[in-house]
Amino acid sequence: MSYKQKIQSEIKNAVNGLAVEIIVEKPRQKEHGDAATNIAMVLAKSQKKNPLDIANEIKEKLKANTTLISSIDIAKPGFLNFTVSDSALIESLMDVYTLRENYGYVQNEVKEKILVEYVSANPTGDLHLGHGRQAVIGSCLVNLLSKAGYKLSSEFYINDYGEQIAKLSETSWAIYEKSNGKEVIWSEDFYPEEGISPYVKKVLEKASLPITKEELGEKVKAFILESQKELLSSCQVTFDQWFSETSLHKNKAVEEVLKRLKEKNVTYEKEGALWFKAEEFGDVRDRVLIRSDKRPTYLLADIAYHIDKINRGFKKLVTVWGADHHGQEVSLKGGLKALGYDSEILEIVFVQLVSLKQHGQEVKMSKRAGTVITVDEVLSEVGPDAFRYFLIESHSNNRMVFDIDLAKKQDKDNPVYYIQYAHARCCSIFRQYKELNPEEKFDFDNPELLINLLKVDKEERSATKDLILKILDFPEEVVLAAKNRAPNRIANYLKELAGDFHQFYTICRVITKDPNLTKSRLALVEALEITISNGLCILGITAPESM
RNA sequence: GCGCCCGUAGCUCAGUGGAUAGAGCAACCGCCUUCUAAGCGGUCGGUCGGACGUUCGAAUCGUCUCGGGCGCGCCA
Repeated sequence: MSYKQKIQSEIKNAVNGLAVEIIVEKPRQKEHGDAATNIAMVLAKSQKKNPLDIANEIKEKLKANTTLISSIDIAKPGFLNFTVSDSALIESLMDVYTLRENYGYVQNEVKEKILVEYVSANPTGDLHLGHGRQAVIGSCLVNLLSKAGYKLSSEFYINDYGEQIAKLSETSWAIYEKSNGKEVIWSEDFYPEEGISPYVKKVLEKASLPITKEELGEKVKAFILESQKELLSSCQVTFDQWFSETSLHKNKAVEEVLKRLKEKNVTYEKEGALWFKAEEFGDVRDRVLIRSDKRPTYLLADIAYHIDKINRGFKKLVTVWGADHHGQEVSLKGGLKALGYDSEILEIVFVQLVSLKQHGQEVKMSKRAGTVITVDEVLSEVGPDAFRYFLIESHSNNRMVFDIDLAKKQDKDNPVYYIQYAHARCCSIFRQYKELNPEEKFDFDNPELLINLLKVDKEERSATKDLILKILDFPEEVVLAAKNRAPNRIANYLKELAGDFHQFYTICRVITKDPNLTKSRLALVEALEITISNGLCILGITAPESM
């Protein structure tokens, strides 16, 4: 139990369960102590009392507990500000050593099964940076939610059916014909030649000739899919399942859903097509399910796909989509509702688009203007760690500008190094200590020893305490980030944590002539190393031992 | 026109309804004979787009408004 939770339960006792919710938070200002609560102001109204009086009453009841709280102050409108005792602080820190590689993660709490679906790009070309952002955010969400106690599964929905694939096949064939010296009429509907051509070439190198249009299309599709898989896994983006859209058509799942929708009377025919009464479910217009040429739409297959997910026993479906797809949300949920499913179990995380900054100029990504930046291009220049960090750093709801020149820099301007460097510094200190004391065993994590951390001069004590408090924030940070589906919070937290450490490092020498102080500081460094490494693990970024 | 997202320092962005809004970059000034200077300290920089409202308290919640991005296909 954290010191905040302990204080919270003390307050609960003090107010005899009067309040609905007791909020204990770390104040922004240091002068306001280590923990604060607004409970007196919350209670003031219902109790018809002055908040300062209520605060005083609570203070009187709590001040006896000196093992937990060393002082209580009451401030302006009615805040109660607590200073936690050194021993309680050290006691909280012991969690880090007992939990180690599980520190910060939710323990022994089995929550529901969640399926996270993300990227789900068409196998019709290179992944662009927008996909890259979705890939990184999705994979971090998977890590984060699983560390927050959920049972996780991840999935890539392969859009290997329909119009885009037909286009791919036509484009590939045209490229092939052209390479054989035939005159080809290049349709405007084709994919850009330079995007597909390299794939076609590679396929043809291995393929046995002659080849039919269908065979070529299939092979190019499979090859592109394989390339995407490899590329994604090279930056720690992996999936438990690769789910083929085509399979839903083959196993009649799409047909079955259509039948059920018809039975529910939410469809009608118009202009030779079959429509879904999406407007009845809040959509801006009705949507086509079966085109006039009898081919099913993406929407129909997507409804079938989500029903398949539900049938597999998932209680929560998190889907990561590019923001340009937000218009599809209502119709998909409408389809599920129409068939009696609880559409609330589907939660879509929209990732805003990425624009680019190059040579100080912002450029919109556009296929036509030739300013599409691929995952491959950036990843090969900056490496997986910086790639992931850049794309996870800002909230998915925010449009982000990817500064290519900065990402390519690979020097100290690159923020990921700030965090990694903190970890490397920890490791370096341990290397030094081991060299000096080859026989020493590292079992410094006992409270009697650790209390030495805080028995130092004012400046050192302040830097040390800041670092301890920040380390202790980690578990709450994980829970909050998971709850808000905001893995970027972890990146932010780690930046602050690294900052507190760099400051500590500058002020406090770890290896000193005082053996007890040295050992206690080594233990703190170890706690930090564990915390950074567990945080980076959520982000899928390596924690280097030296840099 | 309607819907979704965003608007915070010159730039890129943090910021679970709390107290004096924070980083990084850029600019300027300092700090390496001791654990990695990929670091630390300092200066400069803000009517949190605007208005009104809810609240003891609003960058955060609500309404309106202005600005930007995206969407409103028998494409996905």
